[in-house]
Amino acid sequence: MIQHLQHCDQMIRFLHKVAKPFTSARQPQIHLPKHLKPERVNLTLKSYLKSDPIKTILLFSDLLRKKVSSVDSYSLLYVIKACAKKSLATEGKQAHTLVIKLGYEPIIFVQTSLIDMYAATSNVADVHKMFDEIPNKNVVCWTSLISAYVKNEKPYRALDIFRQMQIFNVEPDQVTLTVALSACADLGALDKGVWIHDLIYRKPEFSEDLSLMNALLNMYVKCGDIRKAKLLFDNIRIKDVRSWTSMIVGHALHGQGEEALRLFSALEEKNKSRSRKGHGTEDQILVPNDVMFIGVLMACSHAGMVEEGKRYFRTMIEEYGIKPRPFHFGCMVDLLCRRGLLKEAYSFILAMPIQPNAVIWRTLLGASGVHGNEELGAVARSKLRELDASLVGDDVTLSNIYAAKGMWEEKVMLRDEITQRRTPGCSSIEVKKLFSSMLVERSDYPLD
DNA sequence: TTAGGGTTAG
Repeated sequence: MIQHLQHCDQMIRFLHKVAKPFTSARQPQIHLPKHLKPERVNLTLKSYLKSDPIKTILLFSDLLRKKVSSVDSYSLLYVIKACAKKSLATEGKQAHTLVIKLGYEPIIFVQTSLIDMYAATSNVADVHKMFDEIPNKNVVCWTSLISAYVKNEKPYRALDIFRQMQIFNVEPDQVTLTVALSACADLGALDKGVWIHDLIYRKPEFSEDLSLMNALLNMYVKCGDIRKAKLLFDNIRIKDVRSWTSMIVGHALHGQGEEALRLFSALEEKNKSRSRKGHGTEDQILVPNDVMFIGVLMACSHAGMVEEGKRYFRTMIEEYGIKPRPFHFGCMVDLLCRRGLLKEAYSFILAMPIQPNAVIWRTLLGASGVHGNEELGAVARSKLRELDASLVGDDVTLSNIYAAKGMWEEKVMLRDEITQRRTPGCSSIEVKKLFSSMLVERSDYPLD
């Protein structure tokens, strides 16, 4: 029934053209040095950590097998960091066991790295165990713990730890505030974010920290204060790609798509003039990256600019050599769906060089509801069931599409099916504790 | 030589 959708649109042809190099990438062979001078061991482990963390781990186990005596706490530290970078839970645990065996446990650098490793492998229980075992916790230990909760999508807990840290009279530094602002952004906790902004304001040297300024900018964007965000953005003297990205995303999220694209063009213009003039340290070319293009595509999507979106998608690949990720494909599907171009969106999904994920199918399902296309709605829902049969929410969406179209027989059949499959639900209410305007339904929010 | 940081479709 949907053969007629397989029309050869220009965009689809483009996707077919670019798909090949993305799907045929081959893994390079890993070569390790056969002999290493003892004084080169840690230097080599450290350099691999930057270029290919897996090689750090492989070289380390090779050294252990050969019983190389120059392996020490520094070597293990690099291995722990490599495990964190690649989210390797088993290897991380093995490294921790070696730390205990070799007696490196009291070293605070090793302890904080272990916190970070457990955070990166989503093992929050062991994060806290590690933290509790440190006798003299400094600001880095506290920040690692806060960061662990932010990384594991528990921003409320992160802010709670941030508060506890101050009760224990540990002074937060720039890194702590950066992480705490990230938690505020995730929660939409503007009042707490403004409070942190005040702390930054009182320490002029903090305003020189670009990571911190970017975190502050992102907090204002996510908490909906776009005016403050723009004011801050204009006041950041030397911006980087992340500053520009946050601001572009900010405009896009607040229905100011054209402003977002104007900002992107301004960056491209600045880059052109910088390359003409030559550039010093303060005037570097800021090459747009994959995340910035997500902001640009979001802006097109929110402003309904389909042709511009397609053009930017091509520019990203052809001019900037960026390989599109699921996020980019998702933005393109969203762009087409919002304008009601459902058939084109479906053809686009089928032509994608990667497997469409649940978000992409759900975008099509949602748009099918908005634009009353029960046929594509049913296709999207069946794809979603293939991905996760336990969820009934998508069936409810489709049943509502049937109801809106007056297709009562189909609706009743689907509802009966849902009743047989569904598991009991539960709901919760929140009693405000920390924020006066917090509208959250979060797993880390205390229910006691 | 050693620890903790910011941008990402619905």
